[in-house]
Amino acid sequence: MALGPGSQTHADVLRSTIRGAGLKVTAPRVAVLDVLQHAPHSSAEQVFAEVRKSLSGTSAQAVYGILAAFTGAGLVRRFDPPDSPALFECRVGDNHHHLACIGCGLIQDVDCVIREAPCLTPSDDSGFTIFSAEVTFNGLCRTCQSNRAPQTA
Amino acid sequence: MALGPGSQTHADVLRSTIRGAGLKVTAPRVAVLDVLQHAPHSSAEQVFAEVRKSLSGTSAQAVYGILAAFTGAGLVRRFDPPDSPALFECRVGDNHHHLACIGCGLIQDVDCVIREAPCLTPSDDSGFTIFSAEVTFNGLCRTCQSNRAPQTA
DNA sequence: CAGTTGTTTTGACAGACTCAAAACAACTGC
DNA sequence: GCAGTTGTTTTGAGTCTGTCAAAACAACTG
Repeated sequence: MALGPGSQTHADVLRSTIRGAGLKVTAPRVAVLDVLQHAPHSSAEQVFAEVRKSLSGTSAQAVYGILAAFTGAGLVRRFDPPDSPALFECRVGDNHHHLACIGCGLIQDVDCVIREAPCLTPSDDSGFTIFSAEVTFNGLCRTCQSNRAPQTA
Repeated sequence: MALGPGSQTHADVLRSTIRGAGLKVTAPRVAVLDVLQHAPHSSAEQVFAEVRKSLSGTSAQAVYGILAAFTGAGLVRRFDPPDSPALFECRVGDNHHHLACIGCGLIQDVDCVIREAPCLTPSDDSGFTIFSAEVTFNGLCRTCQSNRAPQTA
């Protein structure tokens, strides 16, 4: 890839994404965003471990702070599956949902059939102003199904 | 209320509910189920505090164990809102969803318009066998809206 | 009423996350 | 470029939620 003077590296894109959200651009922030793009559904600790591979001086608290800042700025989405620490991903604003495997904890994205706002309009909002909806399907993934199927005793 | 020999007290109903789920009936279990019926969306600690009012000898670990047993038996439903410990409720199997207030943490039940399985059928289940769906709407409750509205600066 | 089985207590412990203050780095204007 | 301001990161301690294991105990069976 010949990168001419006008072209942007991947890191440049990350930087402008961060700045575009009104946040200062720092090395750990770029690293966190990069990790999240390559490994969605990561826990804070997983992000931390990945970031340390390139930026060994980064602290765990920095990662928590960055994830909180990104979540607040709408750059990443956080969700709390049962029996798991909070997970983070940067697919945001496209209204997709999650399949969670009860057996192995695998998380998979699913697009909603109704593209816009699925059950985003509850029958009775009780005066709430809804900002976002989190839809999580609990089930068993293909692998866990075959592992458990034999136990039909 | 004249309770004749054939009638059931509330405690009797609780006991047969527990036994019906294949679990042994014990005082702390009855108490936990009772608390959950009167105060849905309770955290483990809230349940523990309530239970101790009537059964002062009960331990926190017992409550955790009971909640886990009830959840496994399908008697109660557990869900994990962001920025909050896990909550428990005994409305189960009626496919209702939750409104969560970002401001004050208030949780409110909502019935789904589509009565059976709302987004319970994702567009692509990726080979998963779906057991249940958790739908959480994040927003601001009426009270928090009026508290924040003035800050239009 | 005794035996078996499962529950609860007790106490230690681990994981996820937060708080506060000092050291530090990014963006502003000069 | 360079200093100043503002916000970020580090460091270190600490909190909260929830887990594990073994012994004491209570509920259901016959």
